[in-house]
Amino acid sequence: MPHHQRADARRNYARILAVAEREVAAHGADASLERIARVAGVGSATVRRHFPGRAALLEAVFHERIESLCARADASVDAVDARAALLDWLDGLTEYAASARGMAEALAHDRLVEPERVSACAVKLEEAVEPLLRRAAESGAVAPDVTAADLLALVTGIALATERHADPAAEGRRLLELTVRGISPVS
Amino acid sequence: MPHHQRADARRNYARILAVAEREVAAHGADASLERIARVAGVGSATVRRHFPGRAALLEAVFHERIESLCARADASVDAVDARAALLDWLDGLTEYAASARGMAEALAHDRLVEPERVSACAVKLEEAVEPLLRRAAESGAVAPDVTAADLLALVTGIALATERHADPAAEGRRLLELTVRGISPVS
DNA sequence: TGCTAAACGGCGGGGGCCTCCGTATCGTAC
DNA sequence: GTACGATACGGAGGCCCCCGCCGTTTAGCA
Repeated sequence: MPHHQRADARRNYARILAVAEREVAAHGADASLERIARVAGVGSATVRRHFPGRAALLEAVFHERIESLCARADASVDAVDARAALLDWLDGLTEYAASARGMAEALAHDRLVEPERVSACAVKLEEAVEPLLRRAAESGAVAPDVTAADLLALVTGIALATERHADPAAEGRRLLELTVRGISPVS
Repeated sequence: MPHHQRADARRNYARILAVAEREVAAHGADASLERIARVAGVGSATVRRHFPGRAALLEAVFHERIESLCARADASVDAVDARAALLDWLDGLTEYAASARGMAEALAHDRLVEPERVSACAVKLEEAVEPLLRRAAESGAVAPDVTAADLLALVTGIALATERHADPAAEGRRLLELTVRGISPVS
């Protein structure tokens, strides 16, 4: 009794994921699952079988990039300049979120509707920044009451607000910089 | 030849708008136009006749509140403390955006896809903050390169990122405060 | 009261999401 | 090589939504 995944299933999974990446890049987070199925040459039920719910699909689509961002965070956790490390990472996240249509929605969605899922992108990212944030806070560069969730929320918000902008990356960078230094930082 | 709006049209307009307010409050910016029509007891074509496109409906729904916010801005343009006036207004906007489901999406939408429309909510709000911002900048409380569009974008982003949060208003306030004082304000 | 233009709303097309279920295919055991 | 069981597939149908068309009703003026 084979309890392994069948070969054709794996093939279809890969095909669907590949198509989904293109499709999400082109049409954002609300790309048509139906269309993805058609382009991939499978029935719509098969898409749903492999990815139960749009969130699951998006999660898979962004998975590699998310991992890469987490790895970057891990790598710079011992940097000499804790503040620079944190800001660099936030910059990277913002840039990626701006370049990858749909990711911001995906993050916002699972941050807010299912914050318990361990595999959720947002949770992973939060856990990844957390050490950077803590070190920055210890060095006094960041106020102690700022949480990782706050940072994720702010970046997500910036990405959402700039998503359909002419040049999302530039605008995102600009707004992030503004957020970092503060609109009106005098106490 | 009567080129005035007919009485029944005006009645229907009002009915639809009233229903739309409830419906948007309950289901957010992507409330079903079809459903609104059904509840209002009119054909779906009538809804679309009065409000061509979802954006138009949302605009109408939020119109009064937007006006009220603009009025508040006008009223405090001569306040002694320019910084406090600006921040107060931003606070008010954030609070309202958090309390009114759908408004953030609406703002983000017409800020980004049709920034030319004069009647668009976002444009009005931008024009309303502009004087407050200028005065705050002159007083040195805000860096001179900050634009009204930046502020709108940030608040919109915060609202979007907190919209489905458990307590959007509290979270929004928190994030706004963080944005005002800066994540890491050291130069 | 009659007439015209304005407004209405039902209807059908197109599309998306979801579920069910009969069928094809894979992998294995013989 | 074949036969069998589990696994995966995909088409069909239901439901909802958005949109545009167009025949019909109705308000408002003469």
